Amino acid sequence: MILRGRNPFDGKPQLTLRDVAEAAGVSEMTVSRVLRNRGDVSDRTRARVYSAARSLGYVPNKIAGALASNRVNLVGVVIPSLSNMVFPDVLGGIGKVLSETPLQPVIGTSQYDPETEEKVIYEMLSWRPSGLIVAGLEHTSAAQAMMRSAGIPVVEVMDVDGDPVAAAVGISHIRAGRDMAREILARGYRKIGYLGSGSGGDHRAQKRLQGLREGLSAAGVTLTDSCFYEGASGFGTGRQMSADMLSRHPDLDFLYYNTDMNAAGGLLYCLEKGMKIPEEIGLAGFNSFEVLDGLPMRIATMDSRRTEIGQKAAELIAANALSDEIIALEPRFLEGETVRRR
Amino acid sequence: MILRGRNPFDGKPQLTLRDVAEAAGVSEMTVSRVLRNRGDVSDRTRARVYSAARSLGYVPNKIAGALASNRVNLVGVVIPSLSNMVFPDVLGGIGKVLSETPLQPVIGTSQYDPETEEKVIYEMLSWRPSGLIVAGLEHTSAAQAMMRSAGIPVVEVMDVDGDPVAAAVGISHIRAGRDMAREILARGYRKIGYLGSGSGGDHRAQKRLQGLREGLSAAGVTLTDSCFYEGASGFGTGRQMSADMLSRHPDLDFLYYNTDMNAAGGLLYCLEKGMKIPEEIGLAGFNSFEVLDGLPMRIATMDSRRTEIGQKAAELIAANALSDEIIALEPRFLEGETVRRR
DNA sequence: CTGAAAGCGCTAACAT
DNA sequence: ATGTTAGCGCTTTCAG
Repeated sequence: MILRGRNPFDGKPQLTLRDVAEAAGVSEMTVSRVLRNRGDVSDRTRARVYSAARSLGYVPNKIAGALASNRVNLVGVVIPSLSNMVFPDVLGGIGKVLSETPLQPVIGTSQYDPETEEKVIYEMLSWRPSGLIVAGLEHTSAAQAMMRSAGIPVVEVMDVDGDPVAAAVGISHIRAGRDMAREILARGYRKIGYLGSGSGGDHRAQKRLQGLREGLSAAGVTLTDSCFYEGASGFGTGRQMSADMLSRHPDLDFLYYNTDMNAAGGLLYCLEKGMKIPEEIGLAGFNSFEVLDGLPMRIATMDSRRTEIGQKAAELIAANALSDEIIALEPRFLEGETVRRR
Repeated sequence: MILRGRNPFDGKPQLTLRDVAEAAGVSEMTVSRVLRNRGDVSDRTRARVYSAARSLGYVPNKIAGALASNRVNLVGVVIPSLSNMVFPDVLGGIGKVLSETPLQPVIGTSQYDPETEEKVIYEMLSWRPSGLIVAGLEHTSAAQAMMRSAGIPVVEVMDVDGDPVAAAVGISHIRAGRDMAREILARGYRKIGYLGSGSGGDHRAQKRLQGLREGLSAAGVTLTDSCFYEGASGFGTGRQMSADMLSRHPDLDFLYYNTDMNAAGGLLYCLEKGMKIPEEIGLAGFNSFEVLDGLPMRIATMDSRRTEIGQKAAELIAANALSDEIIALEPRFLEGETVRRR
């Protein structure tokens, strides 16, 4: 007889349907039906099964269930990081929609590294999820191939400037940059500095910068200065960058930041230096973070609509359509108090 | 013949080991060995298998593998929320340690609701993970029973004031409150207000408040006022609470917040009102958030050691010991600039 | 309404 | 170094 080796770490042998079936005096099949609320089972049997399952402390084995049914109620979500508040917000939108379905999100992070992302996507797909949501449009070609041939709904989120593998939900960051240029110019600012992230990994910030440049040059204006940081955004980063840039170019009349977090640091710096905001100098950020309501001034920003992006993406997955729809939400300018009124 | 019903949403039939085996002209078992780097396989065979697998675009089915091997390299992590930056930091610590093992974290959120938490734990356990990390010590008794009988390493994190199901890694929040009381009193403040979260769900903040009260009363001092909010922490919340409390008690000389986020709002408010910090009024928060470096003053706070907590918890899981060790890290007071120097 | 049989895709154990 | 066999725990299908 073959003795199956058990994992040496296994505590007790796993409780199976069979155990519950014996305890309740019915077949495994009946137990399975009761526990999944499938098919007709008499109330009496149902009650017996429930009480047997409960008193044994039975927890079904989803692994086995998934293998047998070829159905896995998981949705893979691959994002760069959890430290950047942008992504938890997207996850919030996804979770809200999925919580009304049998689907469950499973999160993986790529640390802004394409190779890591490829691995994470591979791991996710090897669990045969019901759908996949991936942040951004830039991936290794192997990752794109996997996404394309996964045979499940795939949605790329955050960005629509590029070539999605399948469906995409996001905003155009190029357009966000252009719109910001228009708002800045319309308010009479002309000497503009950009403060953003240096890592080529932040494609979306790069696109906003590109849009900004395009928008300015359409009006014959050139970006006066730009400055890039490595590492995390934050008040300290924003403060430092602002100080550096203003010492290089004391004549700047506008600072555009890649994110509100940095903009907040810049705002505090400028206020401390006694600069007149928004007359002397204007400031704007990106994302619209609620935690920051309560700064001395409301920062002009653009709503990146992350919660809605998460929701729409989850809806596409829940609809189980292998669509290649591209849903472009409009970035929304929020005037705040750090720019002159038009 | 039996035609197995496939999920109507299935695209193509799944690619199996058998397909790769045929393409490479070897047995399924050999393919399995190559793909898992197990056992001895000749270089020639290995190469053939790899190229077959790659050219077909084969992605192994972990569901089947897990069922057959009774091994699932997942670690369930259950936290209240991702919006509170505390938890992403813990996840960072967990991820860092697990990335050096074959284990992968899977995140679930409870939304600060014990019933939801119970469900999430149940779902997690039904995937038969290799370990479980749960935030906090307060759970439904059903959840505790599941954790106890899961037969896998279970670690409760963040808090050590209570009765863990098995292992625990965290700080004593009661002690954090007491230590803060001592620091406040040692600096000569006597009229102290507490500003915190009202939701009974935030057990750890409650414990800090309790510790604060104990620490004060040991010195014969009573908390002058306390105030609680519902909803999210943030600058606006901190500002509002501070304004309310100071209008009720203009004679307060210290404000202790449940989190640095709120403390930051309070700091900005007090500065705007022209109050002298730290002479006239002192401020302290909790957690030590790096993003906030760059505020006009560094807020006095206490390091909640979340990254280390995540790391230690992950180490316990990785060691695969069914231990009931309680690891209490020390909360560390960080003086900042919003309290008088001793 | 209930049960019996087959098998999901993979890996452990036992050959060779 | 490679192949063969049995079976993981569940669900699907078909038969009462």
